Amino acid sequence: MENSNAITKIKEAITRNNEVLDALADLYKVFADSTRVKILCALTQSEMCVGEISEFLDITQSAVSHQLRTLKASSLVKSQRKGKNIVYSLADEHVRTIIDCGMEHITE
Amino acid sequence: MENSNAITKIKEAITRNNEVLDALADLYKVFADSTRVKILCALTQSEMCVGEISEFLDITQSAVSHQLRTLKASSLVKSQRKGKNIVYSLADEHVRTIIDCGMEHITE
DNA sequence: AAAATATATGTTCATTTGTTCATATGTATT
DNA sequence: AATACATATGAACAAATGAACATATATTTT
Repeated sequence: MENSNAITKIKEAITRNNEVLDALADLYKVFADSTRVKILCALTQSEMCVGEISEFLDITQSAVSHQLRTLKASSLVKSQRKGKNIVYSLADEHVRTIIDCGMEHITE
Repeated sequence: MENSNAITKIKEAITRNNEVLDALADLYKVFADSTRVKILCALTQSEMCVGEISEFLDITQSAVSHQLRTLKASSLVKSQRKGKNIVYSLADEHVRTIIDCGMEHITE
């Protein structure tokens, strides 16, 4: 188990990119909850307001609002008022890509 | 906020794929910890034994072992004894893909 | 302006999670 | 076979997390 030269270089690379790897874990944390995944997955199909999400996931409006806050803080969704409602939609295409990416690992 | 037909169909799709979406969240849970991400990232460069990982991440051998257990349970890594050591490596290429996928969202 | 509707926020609580310590297991070396 | 070395496991504990409840805020409708 002597620390070979190759391993030392990898260690240095990991240390150098420490913050990026922390950020990566933080990003995945957002996807690491089935409620949030379902919200995101729904939003890949259509924009949606809070009440609609709350209804079809069958959880409190409060719970949905809290999760949307998390999603927004991670720049995964954006919101826009339309009349009485606030409509949420995906912030960009990365969400779709990340979901598809994970799906491939599941369905094999 | 009347429940339009389109929304109803999305609701049905989410409900139908409920288990898959739960599994997807579970997969991301594994990536949702910086220790595990760093282990996985290191393993994309080279196979490695427990002691080496423990040393360069500067955490207990026990902690590493526990995390490797989690990673193995999720079929993300595999292990193989080589002499005194047990060497861990990536189970397949999906890990690399998933990491790259998340990286793209971070670095933009 | 008052009432109704939609969403956000603060707090509390139960559960989950990651780490450490102590110890067990398994393999290699002498 | 005894000892040393490498890894795994169990238990305990602190920190993080997600949901619900109560309530605040904001916009629309009457």
